[in-house]
Amino acid sequence: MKYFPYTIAGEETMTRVPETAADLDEFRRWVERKAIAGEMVGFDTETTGLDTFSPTYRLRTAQFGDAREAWVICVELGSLFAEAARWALLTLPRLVAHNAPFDLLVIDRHLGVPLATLAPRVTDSKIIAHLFDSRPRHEGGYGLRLKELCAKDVDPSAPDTQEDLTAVFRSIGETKATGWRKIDIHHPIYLQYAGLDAILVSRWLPIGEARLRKAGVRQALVDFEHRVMYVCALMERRGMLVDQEYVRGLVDRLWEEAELHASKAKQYGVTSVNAPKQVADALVGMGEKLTERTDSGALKVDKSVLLDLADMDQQWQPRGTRTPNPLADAVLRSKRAGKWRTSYGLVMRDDVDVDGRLHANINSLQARTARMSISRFPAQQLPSSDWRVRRGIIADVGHRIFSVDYSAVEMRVLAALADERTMKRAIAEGRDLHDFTAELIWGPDFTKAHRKMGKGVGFGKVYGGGAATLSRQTGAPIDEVKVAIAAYDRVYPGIKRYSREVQRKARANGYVVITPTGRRLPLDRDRVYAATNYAVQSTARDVLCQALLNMHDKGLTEYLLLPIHDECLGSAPVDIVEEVAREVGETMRMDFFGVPLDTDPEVGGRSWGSLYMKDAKGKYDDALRAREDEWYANVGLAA
DNA sequence: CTTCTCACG
DNA sequence: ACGTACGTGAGAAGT
Repeated sequence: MKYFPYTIAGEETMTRVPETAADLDEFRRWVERKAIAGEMVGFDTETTGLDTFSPTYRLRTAQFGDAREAWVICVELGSLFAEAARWALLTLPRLVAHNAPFDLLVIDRHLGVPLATLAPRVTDSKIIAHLFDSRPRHEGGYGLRLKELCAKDVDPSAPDTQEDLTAVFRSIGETKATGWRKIDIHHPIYLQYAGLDAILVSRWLPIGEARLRKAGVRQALVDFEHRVMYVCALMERRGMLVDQEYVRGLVDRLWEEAELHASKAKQYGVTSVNAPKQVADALVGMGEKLTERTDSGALKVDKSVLLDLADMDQQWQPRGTRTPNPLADAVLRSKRAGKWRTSYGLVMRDDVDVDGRLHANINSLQARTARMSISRFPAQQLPSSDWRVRRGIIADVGHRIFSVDYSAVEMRVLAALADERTMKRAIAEGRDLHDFTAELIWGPDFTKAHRKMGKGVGFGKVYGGGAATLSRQTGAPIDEVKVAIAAYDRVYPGIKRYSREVQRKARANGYVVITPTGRRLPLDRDRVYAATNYAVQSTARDVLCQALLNMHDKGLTEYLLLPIHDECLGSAPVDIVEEVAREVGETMRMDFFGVPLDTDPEVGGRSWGSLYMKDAKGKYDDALRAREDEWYANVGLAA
């Protein structure tokens, strides 16, 4: 046995690292005592990295700890150790881990303890922290990293184990990227810190939980988040199938496209299209007048500016209002192709498991508003105006893709929260809300421009924007916008009343918005206007999460691939996909404070891209689908 | 590490 | 007194 003493908050702690069978027996006796006492035990793993599903990935150690003592089980050393860790995970009744989905998925895949077995016994301390204060440290919150939480609540001098280990990696000639894989399993600092994390997480949890109770957050919300986390972990474990042949071709084509336009840009002296200063200087040199500036005062040459210079609208359609600037055009196209290649194409090509599946990290409770995020493949941010990137993700063999989204969920949630009678009536009657609004304000002879304005004002309400921003966004004169906002407030008085009220309550609560689910959303003092948006965005997120749990209860999780804010993407066998999509749509649909939240199921072909192959009018392009999607191509052959 | 840019809902 | 567009993840360049 190796021993590593360490003082935390003035108390001696001990990390033990078993080396022999007899040492492991001692560990098992400790586990049995914890099991009998029903005590919460801290849990953590050390692995070769973050790419849990890659072929060369390994679980190195599994750590267990209480406030005084930790055990580091070096799983890597052989089956005797792995079996001890496995047994402990099956035996301990209550565990706490920080960012539990990571460890749960590692254990599921590399130690053979299934998610379904372990997840119900695990508390995620990150969920506890987020439910009290969702802000990262740099936004004025407590922070959500274990180190930050412990520095505040346990021991300010507790080591930053991740950061300190990075220094150790450098000292042995490795980097942050390679160190976790290469460091010797017997390295004393590695073992010491592995144990400390288990001790720290078990020390922090009761403090975090006490604070949460004191703030009045219900246990039901804590349980809700843990179930959501579990369902998302199931989706992450399943992953999405990538069409590897297609993606390889896509990456090559995007590279050629990026290079072609980069070489055009070079003719105007721009050697790097991603260097804004070069682009700005060259454009000025060509006689263009650049007026917009960035926050730091530099000339702005973003997409919007360049599209103007290239004589295109925001949808890249020719406008015919000026002579297109060829450099602006080349920079736009090169940057877009380059970004799509690196951010999406290369990940789909290179980050798949042996079965060709991509497992994006689903962070079920992430944003300040509790919205989810998806990382290490930003699956929520793939281009939607062009099908080519999404075409890379395909349904399983013998499956078709489906997607179900909520119709105008944020406006409906706002109508419900605000109890806006007129708006609720329009929604209940199934009216197109923006038509209805335009008619209310401008009468039955309203124009398309009126509808657009009404829709814009609605967005302004959801986002907390004002007349100036809306005028800038829509291009409408500010006086017209002001008139429209005043009219909107007149016909929907409930919205303005609710906005004032939610801001007043937030101030009274110490700049915290409390949502109907009892969630606390910290508000910046100088941005109180964001309160309405926070309440709406967060409540809409909770609606989707409740739907996920309802779907799980109905056995639909096996068909789900991704949650995307107001939408669920899935894959189901061709013979039942229509039925599954309908069932998902029915399950997601719900009544929210008297407002129907309707859903719109859509079934595509083999690829996600098939749901985006539309013509200029927004109708599905059958010829394109038959050319580019395997399922529609086969349907065409059959016909 | 910060800034700028750009993809989404 | 006034008005404030919301929330993410990611890459490249520059410091």
